[in-house]
Amino acid sequence: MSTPPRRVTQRDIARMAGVSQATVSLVLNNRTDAEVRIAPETRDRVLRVIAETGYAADPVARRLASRFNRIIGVFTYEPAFPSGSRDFFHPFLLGIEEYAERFGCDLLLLTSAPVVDGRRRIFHQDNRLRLADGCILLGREIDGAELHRLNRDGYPYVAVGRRDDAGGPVPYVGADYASAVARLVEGALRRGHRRLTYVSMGTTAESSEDRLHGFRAAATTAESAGQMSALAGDADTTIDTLLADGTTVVFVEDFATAVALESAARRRGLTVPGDLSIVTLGDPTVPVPTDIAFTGFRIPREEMGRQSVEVLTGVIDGSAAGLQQRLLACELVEGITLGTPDPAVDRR
Amino acid sequence: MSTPPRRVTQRDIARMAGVSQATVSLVLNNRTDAEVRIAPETRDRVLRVIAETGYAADPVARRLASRFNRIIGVFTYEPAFPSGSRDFFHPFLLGIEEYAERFGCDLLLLTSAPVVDGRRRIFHQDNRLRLADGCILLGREIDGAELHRLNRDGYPYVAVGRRDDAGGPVPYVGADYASAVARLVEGALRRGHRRLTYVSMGTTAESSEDRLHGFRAAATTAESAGQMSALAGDADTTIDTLLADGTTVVFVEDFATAVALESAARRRGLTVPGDLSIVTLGDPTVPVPTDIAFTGFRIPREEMGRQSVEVLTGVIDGSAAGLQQRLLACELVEGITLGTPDPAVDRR
DNA sequence: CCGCCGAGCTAATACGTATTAGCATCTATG
DNA sequence: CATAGATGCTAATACGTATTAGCTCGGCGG
Repeated sequence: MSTPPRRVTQRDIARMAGVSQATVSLVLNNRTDAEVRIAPETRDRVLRVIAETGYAADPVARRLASRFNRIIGVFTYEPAFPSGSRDFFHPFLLGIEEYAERFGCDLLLLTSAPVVDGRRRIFHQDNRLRLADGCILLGREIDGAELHRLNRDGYPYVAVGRRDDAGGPVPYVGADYASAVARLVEGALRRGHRRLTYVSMGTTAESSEDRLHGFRAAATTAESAGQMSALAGDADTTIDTLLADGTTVVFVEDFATAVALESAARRRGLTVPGDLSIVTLGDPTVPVPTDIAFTGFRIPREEMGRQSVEVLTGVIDGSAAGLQQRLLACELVEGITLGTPDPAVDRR
Repeated sequence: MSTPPRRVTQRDIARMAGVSQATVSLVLNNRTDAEVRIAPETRDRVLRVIAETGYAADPVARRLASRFNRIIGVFTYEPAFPSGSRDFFHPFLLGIEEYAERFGCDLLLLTSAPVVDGRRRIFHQDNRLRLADGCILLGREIDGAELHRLNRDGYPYVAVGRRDDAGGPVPYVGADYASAVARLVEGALRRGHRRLTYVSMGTTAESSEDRLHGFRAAATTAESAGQMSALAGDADTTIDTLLADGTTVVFVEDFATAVALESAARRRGLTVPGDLSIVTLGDPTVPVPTDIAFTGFRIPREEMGRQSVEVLTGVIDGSAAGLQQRLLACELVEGITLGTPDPAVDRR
């Protein structure tokens, strides 16, 4: 209790081993360059003292002297440990932690970011970004200005989810929504659907755009391929609109919306997929209770988390090993909500 | 891409504002001591430059110069982001994150700790403990030697769960198992039970000891209060033993064991709690599917997480504000597995 | 005119590591 | 024997901040 016993430093080790601090550092870092040579016996002596004292380098000083930390920052736009157990971001974090451990990295959760203008901000008065060698960004929408600044500062980072350029290419690990949606559309066309409608969330996030692009690209041979926003009205209004224009299959961006549409349709006495097929375009982002096995796709979230660690380490050491922009394939889910349109009914 | 643009430092700010680096530091830290005085206009000038440049202090240098970091380390003996969603440690982390955010602290998950002798080790060749101002220790069993070393080094930490002294008192936030178990025992006695048995897990962890102490202390007026280990045999063997010595109520340390005993009893044609009352002494540590509402208690895990942050910040700034050893009360759970012993049957 | 004081700032240093230029010492070579 | 080169190490410095001793300048009392 009396004297807070000073920490063992390289200087202490040096004194004990009868060498200089520099030598200790050289031994520790296993420098075997032609430039710097240490006699094997000296090396052993130093190592022995290190072992005896249980010395471990101060990671702070190490980092200040411009070496790496083996720490990966994780910036989340929401709490990292959610209450809702079936949370959307959880699998990402699971994958991140798995690979961080594999790479021998610790994880710094930047949870202190204050909320400004309704959004958490990466950059604030005393952000702790620089403690980490680099940072993984997790959130549905990421502020373009902040990405710009990260790029400008040359700070190593990777976004989970595809991002448009922001003053330079943005390293990311995303899901290939475009192709997943396209494949679902093709499946619907094969089953004979000709009048398709896309129900969006009305956001401009890249993830939304990609889905819509996939839809448009694949729906060219359809008789009609409209688009509407789920925010325009409630589920019943939406159903009205869909029926009015003869839609036989609807592609719904948001999972909760799909659930709402399905139950609204059933309340109307419609059958799914008999009268209306419903395809969802992603995993639930909020817990939604439903027993329906929707047709759609699965976002490889855990794998995205893992690969984001890989990409980040590449960005950090500048090796750029492997692409710094990766799109992972989504797995199609054969549900029961995509059927064959009823040929007897021309609902146009 | 060309030149990695050097970071803005206090020296840059100083140059722009026409003052010294020391002045910038003083302004930043709002030093208004009698010792150090800065003219208001100078202060404003510096602050203006800081605002213009968007400067933020380098947390690494800050920490090296022996200030605080506002970073809380979290050492977990298992992955912090578990696959099993109903994981035992999750609520602790939830509480920890909530209060860390409230205190403006970031969270450093020490996940890189290597496994030695079947246990993760806090201290290893390049542990990053010192990056954080202090650390929260999370795990059922914590190595006494490591606690000793933390105490010896004067490193601020707090354990989640009561711990015996280790070369000094160990700061902790634990659950008051002893009194929770005692209250359950008293409830059983009130209902007329006279022959009680405690089924332990055979570990020497403090949490196990506390439960057992609570049992022994409260069971003094019982006719018989035995103890056995769940590890001695399978559930059927255990039931045999219980029946043989006329036990009417069993207190089971481990939740999964309680589930196994209940189903074993039912397979025998016994009713619970008619023929045998079962009380559990804690939340499931591994996911166990069951529909039975067991009588027992609930560990205030989320609150323990929160308070561990509080205690740690107290330990860090030496204020010792509030007790550094806290035991939180558990909430009793009225289940359906504790009944009245059948007076018609003397099962002795 | 001297000494003193307070206000407002700066110079210097510490924190613990990594890196680099360069100093001895020794060996080989002409 | 002078010199060149290799070998093995150290002195010095940088990283960016916090802290402290002390400097300057002006005013004021004696």
